[in-house]
Amino acid sequence: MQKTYDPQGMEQEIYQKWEESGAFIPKIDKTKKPFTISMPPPNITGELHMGHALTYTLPDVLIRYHRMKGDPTLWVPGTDHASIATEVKIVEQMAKEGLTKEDVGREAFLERAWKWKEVYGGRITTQLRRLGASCDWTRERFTMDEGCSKAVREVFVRLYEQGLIYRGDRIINWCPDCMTALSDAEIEYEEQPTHIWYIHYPTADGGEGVTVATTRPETMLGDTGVAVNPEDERYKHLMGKKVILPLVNREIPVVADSYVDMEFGTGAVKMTPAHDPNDFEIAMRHDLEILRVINDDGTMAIEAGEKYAGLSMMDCRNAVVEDLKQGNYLVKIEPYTHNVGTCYRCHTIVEPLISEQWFVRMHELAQPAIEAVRSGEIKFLPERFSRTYFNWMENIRDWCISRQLWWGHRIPVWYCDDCGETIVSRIDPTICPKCGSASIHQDEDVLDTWFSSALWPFSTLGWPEETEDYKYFYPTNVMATCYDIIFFWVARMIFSGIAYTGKIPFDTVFINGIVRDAKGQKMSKSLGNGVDPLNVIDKYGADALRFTFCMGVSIGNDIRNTDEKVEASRNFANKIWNASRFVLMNLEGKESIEGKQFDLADRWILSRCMKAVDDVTKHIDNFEHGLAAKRIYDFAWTDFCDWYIELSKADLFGEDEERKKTVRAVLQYVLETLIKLLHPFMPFITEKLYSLLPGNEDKSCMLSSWPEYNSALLLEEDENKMQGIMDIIRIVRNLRAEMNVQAGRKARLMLLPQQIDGETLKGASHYFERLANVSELLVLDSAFSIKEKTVGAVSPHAEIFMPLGDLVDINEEISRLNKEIEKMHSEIKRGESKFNNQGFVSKAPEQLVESERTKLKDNIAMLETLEKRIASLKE
RNA sequence: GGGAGCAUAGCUCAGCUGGGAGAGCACCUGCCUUACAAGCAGGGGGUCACAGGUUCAAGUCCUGUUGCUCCCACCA
Repeated sequence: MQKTYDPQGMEQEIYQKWEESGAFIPKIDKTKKPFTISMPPPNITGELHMGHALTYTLPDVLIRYHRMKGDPTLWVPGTDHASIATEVKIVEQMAKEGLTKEDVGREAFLERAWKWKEVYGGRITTQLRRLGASCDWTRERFTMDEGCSKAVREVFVRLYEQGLIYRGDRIINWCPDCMTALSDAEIEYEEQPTHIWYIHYPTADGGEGVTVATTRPETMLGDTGVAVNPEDERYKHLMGKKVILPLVNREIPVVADSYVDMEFGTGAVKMTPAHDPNDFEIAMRHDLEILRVINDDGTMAIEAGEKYAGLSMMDCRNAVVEDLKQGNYLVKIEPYTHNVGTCYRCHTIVEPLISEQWFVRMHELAQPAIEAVRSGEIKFLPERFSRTYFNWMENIRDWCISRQLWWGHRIPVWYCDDCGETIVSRIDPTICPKCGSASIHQDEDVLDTWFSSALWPFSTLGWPEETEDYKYFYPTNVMATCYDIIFFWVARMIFSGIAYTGKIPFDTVFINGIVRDAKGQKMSKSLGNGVDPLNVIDKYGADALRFTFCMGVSIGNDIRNTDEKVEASRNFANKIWNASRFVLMNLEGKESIEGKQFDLADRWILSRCMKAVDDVTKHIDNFEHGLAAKRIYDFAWTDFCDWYIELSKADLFGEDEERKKTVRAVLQYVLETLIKLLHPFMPFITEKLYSLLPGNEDKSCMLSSWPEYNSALLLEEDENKMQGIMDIIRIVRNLRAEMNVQAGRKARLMLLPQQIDGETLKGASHYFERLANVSELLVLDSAFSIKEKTVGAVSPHAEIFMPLGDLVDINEEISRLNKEIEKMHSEIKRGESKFNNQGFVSKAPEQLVESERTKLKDNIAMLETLEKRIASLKE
């Protein structure tokens, strides 16, 4: 074995072996309850980033844990076609060749897209393998594969038949760059500094008119009214009258609507129903004309007037403002900060406009989805995210699902060119079922990419077919994902699952945070602060990265990534590696702990080990990866390495063959247990080390069984005794350090038994010799028998004396003891204050009161001892 | 405007249902002690943001204040 752990040399090989052996494929056993997770499918647009690495590490821990527990465990992987995101990328790629979508046409474009999918979809799944994700690749799916497409089609037709999908002219968010409609969820608001313009609209009869305020003066060309609050005395005389729209000279009505806030601006709002959602609502109520003045590409339409048609919005704004100034209509301009909606993919400012699109009626679908979470059938972890969910679901608006894109699920709707019939069908029609015409054409649009993602937990298992997988593995158990897609994805999976399968798609939503950089900033392309997880894996190993993500995280919270953290995890891996190396070097074949005579240290570590098993199991059951990882780390490093391995050397390098055998058995047992506990977090190194243990040749840790909690090994009393011995060792080490005893120099130790009996202390002499550099241990009957100069200390377990010869400086020892006395005084004071408190004795739990009483008693006794020692030194 | 989170050692963060403040990194001292210097032993360092309250007992529960972060809404 190498002296230093080298992840590069083994990780990929191990993963390949797992995959080839079919280790990730669950064995369906109808007598057992399966454990299933569907993997959030990464987009085929890009590379694995740190967020992915976190999002996939956490569920892999759960998956590996359940697999070891013996549950038929399935993690379904796959990729997402990511309609708009991928299309943007392909358009960019084509632009480099000087081509546009229109140049190549739909068919050739889709061919390119499928090629893209092959390359980049494959790349990201390779990267997932590097991370160690133990998903079943034989069940890998793609949102646009045949089965998923079938599910999409089924859902669309079903919803249409139920009247829950409709087509209509509504105000939608339009990205002038991507040239498609977007759903509300796809808009990101950004605060931008701008101005607010006050424009005067005169009355037709030459009266004073009204002044409106706007952040978008160019939209005035599409104004079809002015709204004021019905209570507003200032404008009472204008209500129902008409004003003249400047530049256009159109007469537009003044309507009264309570939506208008009298306090804001001038209390009069210009109405541009075609380009503002609120104006649209008001226009509907007052029957205002709807006039679209902006084209799909963001330029001004001919309806804006010949002078402005074809101008970009900004150019038009400048022109309009200039013209208003000229005509004396511009009252004033004030600086203003405004939230503008941008496209979540390209961050172009979106244009609200009227357009004919397909929508899903959300209200009915949302109700059972809300109920499922409210009733606790589906749990959010952490719970607070259910509030976010309710807030969105309860205020949900109809979902615009059509996109003017090519890459995606084409809307399964045909129109008859002859009779105008709309045909929505599960199978492609060839003629119009109404008039028999063969002249029909399919809707040009594709569906929102989230439409297919919403079906992921069941479409990947075969739905709408009643497949074996679907029947056995659905509903799934856990949905592990980042909080940033609760709206996009989680909410939609929940209502979809309930609506189409009649079952909740999963019972637990396990939310993780995002990965930030060392400064706490979000990692992003524009900031250039992203870290490539593959680089980290190359440098430190996948185990180290995974462990860092687990250990450094509490449920739902963001995590800061730093090299130092990963390095610490790598060091831990190395520690495990070397501990194993030590154990392996000292083993002689497989040795079982059955029927062995344990001594105190053995019983201690076995007991500690059982507690670790118990705690780690509970923590994973509670999705507390952070606590579980920390627990393993502490047990492995402190209890096992720093103490037990060191203690074991006393026997391993000794003469007693029986003791050697026993210690070897214990070392092997504890190490194997530890390796198993660690496996879900650090799968590679544990797989390697497990196979090196005697008796495990060719066996897989991944497929081994989760450590069993054996309460017979839990020995509280022995644990405490050993802990006492360890305390004494620590005190001796501390004494030596404070007295500047040379590291290599051995010294004699004398112990006067207190709570630990003399026999036990004597039995531990080899531990004192080895760990406290003691040359000889003398257990005393009384302190009077000491004839030489010693330094000393007290503990509840035993009184400690060390004859250090020349090193003992009486004055120094006295001042040291005085410091101890000071400490003891404050301890006693703390204890006494508890008992001075009437309420404590009467109201605190009896057990606590009792232990405080004992502590106080011990402390008082130790104080006396210390004082006596000083007195005797002064003699 | 509504909602959420965070505030604990120089830094990054743990701290479960209230019962003597923890880890890693950094720092100081001493060690290549036959698993590991990616290591070992010892050590210093915190009025747990602030102010109230509940309680025998508050980092932990409640109320308020301040600061930072995020999400939703989108008053032109």
